[in-house]
Amino acid sequence: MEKIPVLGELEQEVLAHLWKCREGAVKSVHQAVGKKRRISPNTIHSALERLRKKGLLVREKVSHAYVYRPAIERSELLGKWLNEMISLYGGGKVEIMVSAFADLTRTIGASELERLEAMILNVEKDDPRGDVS
Amino acid sequence: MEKIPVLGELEQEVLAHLWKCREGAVKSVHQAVGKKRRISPNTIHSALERLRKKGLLVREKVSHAYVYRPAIERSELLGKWLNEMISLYGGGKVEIMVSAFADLTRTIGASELERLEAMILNVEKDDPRGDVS
DNA sequence: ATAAAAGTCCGATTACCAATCGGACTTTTT
DNA sequence: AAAAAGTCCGATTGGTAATCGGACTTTTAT
Repeated sequence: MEKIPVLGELEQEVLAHLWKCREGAVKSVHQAVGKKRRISPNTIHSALERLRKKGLLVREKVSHAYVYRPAIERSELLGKWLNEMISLYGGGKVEIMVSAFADLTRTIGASELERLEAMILNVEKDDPRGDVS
Repeated sequence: MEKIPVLGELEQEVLAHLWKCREGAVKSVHQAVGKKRRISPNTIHSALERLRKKGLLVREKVSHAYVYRPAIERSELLGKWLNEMISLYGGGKVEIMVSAFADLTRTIGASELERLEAMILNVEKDDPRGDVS
């Protein structure tokens, strides 16, 4: 299991932006998340490159500029984090998860939790594990 | 929602130890997690104090030595982390969780997942939120 | 084709914080 | 009242995120 990198504040925001917009160049990302912070485009570039080195982004040259896009899905990264967190702080015990979810109820609401649970059932039956990488 | 602190390697191990043993002084924690690393008791002390400043431990003077114990339950912290991760990386969408759980299947195994799902059902019905603190 | 503009890359710099220890200080124990 | 055990307080080291300036490269406009 590969090590999951810790992300800084700016990195988080940049990654979130790209998950939302699917892709972006230094310029557009700077417009979206850099402007309000009053930082230079170079700072955005650095964050993008750091994310790329961490394997979370890929880029592609379009005309003269690079376009960055997420290398992995939100859900994939979230899943990895869940794994890590559970083994680290849950001691690998599934029981711990339950209490955590109890806590979660407050946030997402009981009805949402119900939906979640229904979906989990589906995943179990279905498990469309199609990534033959 | 308070900020959840990031923990270093040693801090993680120390906290995990205290969750397991319920409490410990510098000396005992050093025995348990410090010895194998060949670090001085002082290093353990620093980690304990850092954890205390982060609000994860409390201490109490017993005779002349301090005894540290977790300030919050494993499950509570894990729950908070889940919340944070979901809002940060899941965009608040419950659907994202499902895919994350799909990933989880690989780790905990389908049968464990089944147990988990059963427990979630229980929590929903029951929700024995007895912590009247 | 060549100058200006736009974009990219490569270090510094700053800032923060975990991990580590040495030494001073305090309290117990004998 | 020594000696031992424990605690506290910096100082140091090491890693890394955030930030920028300046050099370099590629486009674009004339």
